[in-house]
Amino acid sequence: MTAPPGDDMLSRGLRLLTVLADNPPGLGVSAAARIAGLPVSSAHRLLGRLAAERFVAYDEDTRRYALGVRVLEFSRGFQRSPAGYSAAADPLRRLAARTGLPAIAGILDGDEVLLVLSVQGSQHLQLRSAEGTRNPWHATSMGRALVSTLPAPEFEALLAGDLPATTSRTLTDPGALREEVARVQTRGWAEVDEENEIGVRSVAAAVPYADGSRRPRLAVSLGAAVVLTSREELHACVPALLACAEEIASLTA
Amino acid sequence: MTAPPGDDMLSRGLRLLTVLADNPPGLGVSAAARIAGLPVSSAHRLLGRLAAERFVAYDEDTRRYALGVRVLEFSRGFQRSPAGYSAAADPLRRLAARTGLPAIAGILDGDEVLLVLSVQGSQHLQLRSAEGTRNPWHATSMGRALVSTLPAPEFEALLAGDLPATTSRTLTDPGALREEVARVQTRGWAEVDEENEIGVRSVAAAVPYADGSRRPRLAVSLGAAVVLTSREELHACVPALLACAEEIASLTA
DNA sequence: CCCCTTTTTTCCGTGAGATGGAAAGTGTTT
DNA sequence: AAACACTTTCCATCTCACGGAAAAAAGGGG
Repeated sequence: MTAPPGDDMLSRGLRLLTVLADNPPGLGVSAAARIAGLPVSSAHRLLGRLAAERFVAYDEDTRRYALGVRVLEFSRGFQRSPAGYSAAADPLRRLAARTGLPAIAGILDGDEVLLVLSVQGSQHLQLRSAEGTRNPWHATSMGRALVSTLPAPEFEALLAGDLPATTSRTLTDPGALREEVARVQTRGWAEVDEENEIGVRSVAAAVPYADGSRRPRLAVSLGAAVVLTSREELHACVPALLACAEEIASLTA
Repeated sequence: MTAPPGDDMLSRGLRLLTVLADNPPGLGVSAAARIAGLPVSSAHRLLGRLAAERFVAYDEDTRRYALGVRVLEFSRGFQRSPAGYSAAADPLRRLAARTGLPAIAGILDGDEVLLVLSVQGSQHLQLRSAEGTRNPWHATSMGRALVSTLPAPEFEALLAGDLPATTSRTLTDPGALREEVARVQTRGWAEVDEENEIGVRSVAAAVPYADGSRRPRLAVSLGAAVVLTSREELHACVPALLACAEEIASLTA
């Protein structure tokens, strides 16, 4: 009777995987079904198949499901996919070593910035920035650096979209954002000060690709804890940041 | 007519994803179908759905498929799944900083060692060791450290299995391996010298968990290029390695 | 200890939709 | 131009996914 309209077995299975990915530890069948919006019996069947192929791990004692080891195969494959974000890994590592700050790289995915590479700095401060993390474009320095390279209509579309405030300092006014991005465009790098996360400031630059490159545009960023690094100190790292972006561009040419 | 026996839409879709993960850059429909062992029209349909949900990326111009950004969600979720391999990240980072060598952590998955965490050393040498990589247990130090903690029957089953030689120096004789693992058991750490990859030697130790812990057992390892680090120098790092393993055990207790 | 609730697991009749061969469309090579 | 390889669309067949329901199992009080 009730049908799956544009919602087949494959989508449902993948939906369950994302549910398991987003909800910390181990979920039971019914909990997973509830969150994924599926009938319990369907979720049970799907989870069983996923477990048989070890994309999910099933704990027989607790009867809970979690992501399985095989999902790692995917992320490994992803790193070397579009001409390799891996090419950016070495320059990024050098940048982190030179500045002592955590360095990350990300791409624009819809209206979010997706973190695709991350290397921790030498300071004991560890920012929680795992690969796969998403943040709204307008609250991050990478996001602003990336949108500053976008054609006007696409940029305006983003401005017209949802602009949630993640902290009390987040810029959410379209006009102010437009101005800020214009500044980024002329200056060549972007900055954010506790607008995405209290206690964290960062600078970022987009990697300049040769014209016509249809490769998803990458941005590199340096982060710092406000208590350890002043704006001036962070700004002093900008030349190194830009050099890193240039280096990546030359490698992936 | 021809039916999918135990091979449903979900398995096929995931198979395509792994095919895309394992075969470097961009695959066309027919290439992917060939490798995955699917009819072209089925592969076409499945890839289309995967692309619609952005688990695969489709390049309209080249008509090639690659893994999409959403697969990163999975690996991110995996890191914090079984009580968190992420807890091991900090000790591992310290180990790498202290020794200047790349430090990695892995688990035993079937007869392979799966690399789940990796931090690069400070030397400019970069071992190619990405998370998600698999290696045969008997050719790696982590593998030997891990099997040394296994109950005898499970260990014997592994010994009876396939023992491929990945280099000319790989130990493949079951008797010799049994002896070697016995040595690992008494000594508390394992060693491998160009048996998995020419030019690389490594030491490893299993993380000692409290008895009864059903958590997949983790091993930590230090790798080095033979041209840069002698066996003696690497052995000198073993105390730090063992301390790191202890630290992880205490954190995840 | 038993009853009650919640969750997990099994079962099965129905029909939506997955399937794959074939043909059309597209671009590249000989 | 023709031959080839690949991508994309189409469609008639019949499989296998679907989910409600019931059974089984696991907790949770009192």
